[in-house]
Amino acid sequence: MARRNDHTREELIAITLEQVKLFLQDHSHHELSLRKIAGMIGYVPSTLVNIFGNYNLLLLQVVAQTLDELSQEAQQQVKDCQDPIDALRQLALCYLNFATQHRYRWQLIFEHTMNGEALPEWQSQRINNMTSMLEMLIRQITPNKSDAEILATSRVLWAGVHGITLLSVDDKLFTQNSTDGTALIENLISTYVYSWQA
Amino acid sequence: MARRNDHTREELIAITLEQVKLFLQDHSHHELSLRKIAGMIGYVPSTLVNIFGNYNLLLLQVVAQTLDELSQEAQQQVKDCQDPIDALRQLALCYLNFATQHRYRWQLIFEHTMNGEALPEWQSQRINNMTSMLEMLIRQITPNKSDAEILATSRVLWAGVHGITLLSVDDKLFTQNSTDGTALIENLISTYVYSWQA
DNA sequence: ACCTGAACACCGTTCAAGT
DNA sequence: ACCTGAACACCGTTCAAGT
Repeated sequence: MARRNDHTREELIAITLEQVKLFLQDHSHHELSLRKIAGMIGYVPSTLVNIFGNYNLLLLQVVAQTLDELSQEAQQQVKDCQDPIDALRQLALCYLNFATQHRYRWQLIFEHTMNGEALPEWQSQRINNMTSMLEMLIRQITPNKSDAEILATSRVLWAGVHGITLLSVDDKLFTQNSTDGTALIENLISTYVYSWQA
Repeated sequence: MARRNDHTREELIAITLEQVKLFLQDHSHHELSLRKIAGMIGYVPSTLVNIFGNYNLLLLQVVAQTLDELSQEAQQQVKDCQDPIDALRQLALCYLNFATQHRYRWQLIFEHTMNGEALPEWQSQRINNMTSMLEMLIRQITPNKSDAEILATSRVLWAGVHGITLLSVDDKLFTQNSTDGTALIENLISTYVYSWQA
């Protein structure tokens, strides 16, 4: 077959990511493959390898886009709040809602592994941006705490919210009674806020 | 090749699970395959399919064994404690330690999916046994709380411990500074215990 | 009846051959 | 120089053919 010049390299990247995003609205990434993606956009697998390096890096781009979306929504939520405690609550709920709405894309973030390769710098940066938002809020709420205390607390809260979201999205360890994630997050945040105010 | 009668069906199951367990001491389940397992034990892939049904169910057996081990260690820890608050702390730390020590087997528990097939009854049972331990302890500590409150709290605590363990085992979202999981768990439990005592 | 070799329909990656 | 068809080394599952 002759070379295809229907799309530029940049267009191909956009088309591919858009198509994967669409697919992940209804299907798990476990059902996806490089060959299927290639078929979906009317190209050949080696073209995608040419553009993205390998399948892993293609998926990493999808993860990056997802993190950007989540980050943007989170910043929006926090900006609209006067009270930092409100902001904390909204941030946590935003996380849960995003995961609920984009279930398979959210799962991909955590199930995607680099298979031994190092995580690129631009990805680490993206992650640090998200965690620092949380630290900033906690610092505002409890200005007397040390940096170490704030770091520890922010991680516990994040781990808690993440854990609750995990349960909520694919209630793996709770077969009986479906859990209301929102109530659990309220429980977690309230308990911490209470301990700060005492 | 002629039929092999070197091992009975039961022996084959034991040999297989033992071999996988050994492999997962040093390698992720992503590096594993049905064909590799077959090779490791000197049999052919279709033999394993014959015995376990399919690859998914083989892995589920490994998960089941892992849950049993964890459950046993947890019960041991709780039994040795007089104070239910101590027991709660020990239970959480036991979970973290188990995951740290059996990293890849623990990851398999949560990354293993049934791919649409229903989770067998014997597996759900195993899971309910674990969560009820936690609920029992919380009921002992806060006897005045309603069943619904106890259920909610136990799930938040479990989600928190699970989330912290996740971070600790493959610090996915925290690239800078490695976290001390033990300290984070102390933080979580202490905060909740404090809120109960007030 | 029980077990398995060979075939099947996939997979990601490579690279020589074409334009 | 750029792109890709075909080949490669895998994968889990099936089932006819052997014992």
